[in-house]
Amino acid sequence: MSANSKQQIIEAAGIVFERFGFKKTTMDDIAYAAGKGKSSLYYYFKNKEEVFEAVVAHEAKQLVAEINKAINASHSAVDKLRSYVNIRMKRFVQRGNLATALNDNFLATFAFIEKIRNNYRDFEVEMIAGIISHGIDNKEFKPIDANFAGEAILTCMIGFEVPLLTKTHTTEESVKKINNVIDMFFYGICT
Amino acid sequence: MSANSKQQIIEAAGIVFERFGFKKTTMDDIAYAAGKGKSSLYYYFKNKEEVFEAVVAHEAKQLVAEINKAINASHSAVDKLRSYVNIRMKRFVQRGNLATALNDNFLATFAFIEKIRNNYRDFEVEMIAGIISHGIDNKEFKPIDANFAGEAILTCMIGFEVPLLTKTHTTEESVKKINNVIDMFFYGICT
DNA sequence: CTTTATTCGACGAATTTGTTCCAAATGTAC
DNA sequence: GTACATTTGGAACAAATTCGTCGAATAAAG
Repeated sequence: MSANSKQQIIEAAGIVFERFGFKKTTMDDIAYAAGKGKSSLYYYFKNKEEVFEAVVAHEAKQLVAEINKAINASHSAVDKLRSYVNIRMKRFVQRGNLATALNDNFLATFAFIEKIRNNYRDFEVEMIAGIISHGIDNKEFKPIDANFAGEAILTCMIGFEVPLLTKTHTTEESVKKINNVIDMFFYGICT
Repeated sequence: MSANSKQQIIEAAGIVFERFGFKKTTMDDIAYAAGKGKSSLYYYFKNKEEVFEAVVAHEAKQLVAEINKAINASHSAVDKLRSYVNIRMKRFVQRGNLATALNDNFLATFAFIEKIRNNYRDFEVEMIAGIISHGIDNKEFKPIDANFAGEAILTCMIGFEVPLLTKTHTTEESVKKINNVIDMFFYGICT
């Protein structure tokens, strides 16, 4: 099981999925993009859904790495949280399969997408809650329930995704609006 | 036969074709985008290919209108030719179904695409040749064979499409390079 | 050479898709 | 209202596409 070939397939699949979406992408498309025969894919993956999950996991990993880097670069919890929101929303507007999987109504019926969606949501709440906890230890934030606040902020971000997708706003406008909401959170949270 | 409904279908189909390409677009996709039942499409069009032809014809018409407007706004043949090339290439990089139909290898095998391609090529040669003829009458250009020169310039533009699609250049860079080539034509043509 | 890892062509079964047919709905003129 | 033409979409079906499997071919490793 060459990790090389597997990664090659995942990256090729990522490009094709991003272009055509899950349903319209065929295993042949992926195989052709990866420069392999179709049946070779089944040596590495059980089925199409598993390929998609791997692609999403790979993108999520990249996103997490990017976010962690930005978080570690900021010292205050306020800056960490701001970095988190900015990177997350920026990545969201330029789509990618993770964002698509989390939103596309076309995929909404698939059970395996529900799994991804829920897993990732829990993970995000943990990330945000972690930052908030740090801010509480720091005395930057009041001693609120970090998990509850994390859920609130995430829900708020998700609420912003819909107008982002309808494209009535530009990316910059949206980022500005989101930061305004974040500021409101801060003024309510900061000591 | 409501021209309204037909136009509505053509515009909806244009969006879907542009996103997914000819093959991956289903009649259901088009019908859904147009807010109609699938079989209603067959009241207005014989089959999927005819819908696509109508979309391309519609886009070509728009492109021609845009080009004519720009050509009429310029007085010298030099400016007319420059406008023509600029608009054509700008439209090409932002794609659309006409550009896709003229280039997508995936469609290359279809006979009906060959028809569109050839028809439109002849039309473009005529357009360019017309401008050159005007320039010859104007004494802006030497008394060369307008049709032959038109073919040469078109072929030159088509040669530029490939690097445009590989995206190693930005649009602006490409326009600059193309204008350089046009200048070379002028210096060889102008009296 | 033997064994293990990897690739691919060919195939069957299940699904999707293009297209047709016909009845229902809608509009239009009397 | 009736009579008529226009427009729509549900159901059905054949053809094409697609997923996933199997076994054989090829390459790599020991």
